[in-house]
Amino acid sequence: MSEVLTDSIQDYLKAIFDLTENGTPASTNALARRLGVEPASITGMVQKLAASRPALVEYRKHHGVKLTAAGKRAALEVIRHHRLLETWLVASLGYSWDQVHSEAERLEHVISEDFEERIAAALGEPTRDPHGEPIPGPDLVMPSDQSIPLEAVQAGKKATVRRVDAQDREFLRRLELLRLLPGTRVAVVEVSPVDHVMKVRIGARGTIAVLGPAITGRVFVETG
Amino acid sequence: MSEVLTDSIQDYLKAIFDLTENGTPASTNALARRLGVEPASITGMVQKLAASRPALVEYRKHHGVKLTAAGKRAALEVIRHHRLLETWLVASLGYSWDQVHSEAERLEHVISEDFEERIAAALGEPTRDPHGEPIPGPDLVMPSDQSIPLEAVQAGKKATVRRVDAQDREFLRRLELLRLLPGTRVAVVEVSPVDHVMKVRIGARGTIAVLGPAITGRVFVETG
DNA sequence: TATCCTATTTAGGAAAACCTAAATAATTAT
DNA sequence: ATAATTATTTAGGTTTTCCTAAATAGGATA
Repeated sequence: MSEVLTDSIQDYLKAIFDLTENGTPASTNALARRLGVEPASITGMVQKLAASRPALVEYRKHHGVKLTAAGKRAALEVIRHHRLLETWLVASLGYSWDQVHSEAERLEHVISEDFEERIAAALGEPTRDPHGEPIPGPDLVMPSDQSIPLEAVQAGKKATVRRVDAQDREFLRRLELLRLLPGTRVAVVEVSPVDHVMKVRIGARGTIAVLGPAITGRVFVETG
Repeated sequence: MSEVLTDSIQDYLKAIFDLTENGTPASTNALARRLGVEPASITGMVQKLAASRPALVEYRKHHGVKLTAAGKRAALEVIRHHRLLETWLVASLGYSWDQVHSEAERLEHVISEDFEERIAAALGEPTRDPHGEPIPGPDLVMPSDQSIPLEAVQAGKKATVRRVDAQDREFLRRLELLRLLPGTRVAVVEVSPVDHVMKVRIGARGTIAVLGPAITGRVFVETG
């Protein structure tokens, strides 16, 4: 029962959670890129996490890593902190959605369970953060999300933006200018078969924008 | 220009600030007690802080340590964070005054200047925290505080509670029960010359309480 | 002043989380 | 299938902040 989840360990678990959502194990390199450290550091940490009791990850040399049940629980706890904090920074302190990520990134490791409960209650137990990402409940169950990348929507179909990739501020500011926000209705007017650039109507009868894969791959929608 | 103020360094600076408020340098032992580490660890850290450029402390072997101007500035910045956070946890999240210390203790190291400004503005640039401690302004100037320990007040005199020592929760809960809170009027009815126990009227025409030095030494008042 | 006790410092180490360089394994191309 | 390339691991360091045990300095006492 080591039970010491350092900030760094929490970051690793969160990153592994994200990279394994598609079901496949996360590679050393992908983790290194995500966490901004050298691959050698990943190997070391991952070996430690696999050796800890209870083990937080399952690891096979050269074959990547995935979370155990205990690791997943710990990851969801951090993700809950992060997304609640983002929601609350926007709702209570007037942050814009492109400013909250880095602040939440630091706060998530230090807030108490008491703090978590207080902001969750103050916000009315929200299930989505400002980027539309689902927030795990107090029971750590992740709300279901059926959204697919906008790029996977066929020409002629309509959809609603559900969530967007929140990693970088520049990207979020562009979405804001485009009015491509969670909740917005979109209609795919045309898809270029060559470079997969999309012509999309944004809003009920809003403007038409031409969007490349850098955007359509990171905006997730529900069709219908 | 090292300019890396780790959490630990910030804690040291804050502790040194507190222990040198009376003008005398802080001893290795006093710091060790305050920070909950061994005296040997203090020596090591203090040597490092004195050697850093710019030096954060002034240090003479066996004669204690005090802050340089740069060290004081850094300490005040952390104290501002801490006290703003305490004020804001009470005002916005419904914490009681005995719950805020440990939460603020962790948050103070990770909030951004932006966060600091936002809560200060939301609170209307407060100058006192929930324990009555002065909050350094945005310019890092500490509001003046003329308060003296209640134990120094003569029999027959009246005073107003200005601030209380906020270190331990048990103590704060007792003060709450006694209604001995910042802003409360008190009148010293009688002082036992032997053990210095005081008979004090708490509130305009409130109850009389008998208080030992464990309390009267940690409650600060302004007479008149 | 010589001794004793306490405060402080020195010396040597440990744990965490990173790094670089070199070695090895896996995958891809020829 | 072999060679070339890429991914991953191992080995050996570094930094930060703490520790314990042993040495020394300062101040108090007799």
